[in-house]
Amino acid sequence: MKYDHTEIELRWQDTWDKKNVFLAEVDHSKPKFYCLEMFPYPSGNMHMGHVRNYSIGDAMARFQRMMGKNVLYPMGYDSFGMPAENAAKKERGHPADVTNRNISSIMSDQKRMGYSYDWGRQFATSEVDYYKWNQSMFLDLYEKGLVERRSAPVNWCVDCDTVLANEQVKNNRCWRCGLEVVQRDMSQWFLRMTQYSDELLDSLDQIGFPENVKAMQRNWIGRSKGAEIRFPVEGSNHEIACFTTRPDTIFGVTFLTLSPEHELCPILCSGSSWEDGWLELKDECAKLSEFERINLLKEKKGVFLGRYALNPLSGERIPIYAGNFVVAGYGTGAVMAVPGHDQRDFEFATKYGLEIRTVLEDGSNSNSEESASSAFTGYGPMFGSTRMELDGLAGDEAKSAVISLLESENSGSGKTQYRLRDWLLSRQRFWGTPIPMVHCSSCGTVPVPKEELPVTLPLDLTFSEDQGGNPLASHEKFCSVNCPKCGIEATRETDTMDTFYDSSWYFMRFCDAKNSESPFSRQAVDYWMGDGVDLYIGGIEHAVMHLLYARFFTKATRDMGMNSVGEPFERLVCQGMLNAPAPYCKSCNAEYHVDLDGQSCPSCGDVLGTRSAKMSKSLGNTVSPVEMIDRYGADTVRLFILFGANPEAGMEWSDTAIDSNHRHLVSIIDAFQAPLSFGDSKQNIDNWLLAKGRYNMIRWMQSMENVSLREGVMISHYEMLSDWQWYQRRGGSDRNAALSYMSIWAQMIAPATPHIAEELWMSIGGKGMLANKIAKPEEVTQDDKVLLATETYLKSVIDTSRNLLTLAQRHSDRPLERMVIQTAPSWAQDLASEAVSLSRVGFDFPNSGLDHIKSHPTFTTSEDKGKVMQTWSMITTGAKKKRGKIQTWSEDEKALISIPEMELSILDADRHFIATSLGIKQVDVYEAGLGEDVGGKARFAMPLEPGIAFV
RNA sequence: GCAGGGGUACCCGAGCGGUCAAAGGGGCCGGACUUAAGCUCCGGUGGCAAGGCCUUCGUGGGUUCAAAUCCCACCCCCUGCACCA
Repeated sequence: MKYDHTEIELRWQDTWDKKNVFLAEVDHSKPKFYCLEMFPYPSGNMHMGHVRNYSIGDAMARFQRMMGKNVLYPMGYDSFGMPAENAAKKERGHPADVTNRNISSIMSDQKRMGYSYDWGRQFATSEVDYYKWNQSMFLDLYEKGLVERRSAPVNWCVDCDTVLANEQVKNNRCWRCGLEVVQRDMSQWFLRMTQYSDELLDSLDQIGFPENVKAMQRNWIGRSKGAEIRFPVEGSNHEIACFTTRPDTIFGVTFLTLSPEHELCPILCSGSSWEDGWLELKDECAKLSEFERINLLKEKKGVFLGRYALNPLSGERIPIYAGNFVVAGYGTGAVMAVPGHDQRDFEFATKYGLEIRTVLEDGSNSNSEESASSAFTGYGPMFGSTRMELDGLAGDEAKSAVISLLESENSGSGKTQYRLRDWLLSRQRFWGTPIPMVHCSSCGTVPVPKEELPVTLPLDLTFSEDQGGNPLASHEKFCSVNCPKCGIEATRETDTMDTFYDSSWYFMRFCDAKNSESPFSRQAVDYWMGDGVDLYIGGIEHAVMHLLYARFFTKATRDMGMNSVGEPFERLVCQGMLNAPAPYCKSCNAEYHVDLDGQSCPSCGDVLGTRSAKMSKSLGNTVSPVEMIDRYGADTVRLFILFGANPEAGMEWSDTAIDSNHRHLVSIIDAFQAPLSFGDSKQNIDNWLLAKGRYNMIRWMQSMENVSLREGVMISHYEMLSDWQWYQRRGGSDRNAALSYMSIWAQMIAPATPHIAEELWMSIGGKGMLANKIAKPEEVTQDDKVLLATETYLKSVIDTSRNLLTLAQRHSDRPLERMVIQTAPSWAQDLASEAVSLSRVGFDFPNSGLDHIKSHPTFTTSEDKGKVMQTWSMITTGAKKKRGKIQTWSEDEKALISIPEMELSILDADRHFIATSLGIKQVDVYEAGLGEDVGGKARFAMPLEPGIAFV
């Protein structure tokens, strides 16, 4: 068969499409499987990262379909967002046009890969039919009290001209453009995600996310339990509230530290000689955020504010400081400093000569040198407190005792603090969902009534690069509206929604994509997402943002009665990085663009080497999927991706490997041609072939089920071929057996390389299409096990012999021509077989084995009692460092041993094959003791390990 | 600093108490096929005096009759968070 991959692939894609084989319908008679990939932002062409993501998903979707599941496998586009807006500015067009162009490009690339999506459910989030539901659910959330408009200091990116959510700020920089963010006080829309902090954190334990993703989310939510303690300020009515996780160290407080931005700072020091110092510190901190804050903040700095507070439990008078290391936005922005038991406070106290007091016993016996340079931050019994009843308490017990004491004296309380903030939803950008609100001078902010939805983005706009701000704000027709409440002239809200809102529920829309009455029907979502999306595949970069928002949204809609799903994603697989070589300078530890390949380092002048680095435009080490599809076909690209590495592992692009994968596919095609010329010639090896096929398929199914795709593909595309080659080498040539093997094989290669699988399936006369065929799980019988063990045994005898032959040949001055194989004597075989039976009933060989053999007829009647005893112990308990054979034989080998004379008959039947494999003229096989003991090799003869001699 | 994941033969990578000198792939070497190269097939790929012995799974200790695998300490790499009280 000529392998014209383009012709074959396009033909099958067309057939699948015409027969609608991938359309999904609710069907309660089958178990469902929802396979989902993180839908792409349509930035242009499909890149290799997409190909990897979708090849994994498609293999799983196809596999689960074959396993008889009702599979939902949809695709759509996350098409709102800034890049389209920026591109529109460049070409003086409209983002809608840019977006539509990109969507059709990426969609056609996806179709060319042959992914089995239900295209009937496809949508893009920038379509009115989608985003009107964004608005409708926003109003529902508003109704439910989960939407809030409030003025707060927010992160502003000057370059992107918009506010950012907390999750979108990394290292104080904008996640998109990398520019340092600034704080601004603005009135903004928030979703009250913090209402769900505890559930978002606690239910992480129940879901199948990778550990690192769970860790990142836990870290992000950042729940810490402790207490809020109020310290009265001496000589004033003010109190300073401090959050601490260590109330048990309250008697070690020797000062308080406020963040320089803390509202009490000016109150405490204004007009005093300390005011200038505070102002200076505050200015310095504000300036610092404009450049490398992280590096410069290593040094702790603080100023005394000139006032004292009182320890609420001891009444002790303690100084109040402002310190640059106290974060205004966390807790109360004020810290009770315990230098004896907190490293940061220790450093601060050391620098400013403040008292360092120990109030917990350090049981670890650390030496005095260590304690001079660090605080003891562990737990230990309290001592020296002014409240005797607390002394001696440690850990949680101490914490709760202090908390109840504070509560009873009304100077503090137990408190749980979270790092998670509410989701800042509004963006000052055009290309997003308009927030359906109206600002009225007399009614305030008023929601747009549902029946007036959608609030549509105007299309009669052009964009240009010299334009700043949000063009919506200057679009008069859009802005002018009458107040829905009182009817007077009002203005529309011009902020749009964060695009992460769009992707927070798209997976529910996929369940019911054409619904025109509501975002989705409860029945459809409950059916497809009853226990979550069964498999969700995407990049680790969404570990916090998207995955947290989507979990929140699912819980919020559940509580609004829209579904009964608690967690959206039951199992998450994050595919690894796709790497390719890039020029690399070892001494500078820097990677460079491939243009510098073979040249010297631009900064130090050393000769550049290469190193594997993430495929990226900036390094230029990307590979174009379309080019590869043209050259090798979609099937080869898919095989390369799946065989190259397991989904979670990083993988390396390799030109030689994809080439070799392509040749491998050609070998499989060639293998399928062979049976066509076969006739009827039934032999023993045919049964082996069928048994091996069944055995492989079962292992394959297990691997695929676990999403161990590399392992699965190794079995379906590699082991199946080598087993086929072994069959032919062993002289197999039966048409029926071969076709039966091929029919299993074609099914196994279908999930990874579906086009060629269909073609091969058709070529062997298979009925219907593999795309909707249900694979029948096969059983491996006891007979199969013996057949499998037979060939393994034969292979091992040949391998050992080959090794022995080279050694023997070394000591011989003429070519060795004859091989003599002596199998273990029948009494030894019998003992082995008996030992196998005994081991199955848990016989105690170390203790009772000796008695057993001493009274055994084989031993009592034997001429050579020593030999019998030695054999028995080698079988049962082992000798020297080796364990008894009984413990090392596999189940298959045990099955083989239990059949009398089996070894002899296997070897005897295949004398000719052994001879050819070794290049020997003659092979003689007999039982040790029943023929001449050639070379004295009879003594090596053990069950499954015959004595072998060459002459 | 904290958290998560890693370090296995020339390279990639499986194994996670004994069946392990360690699957599979790539590369390399040899043989067969071929006029030849390529393709394909077969074999080899830690060392040696070879049915065995010795050395090896980041480094050093330990547990065990037995350790790549379990425990402890250390070193290195990746990823994320980071003065979070």
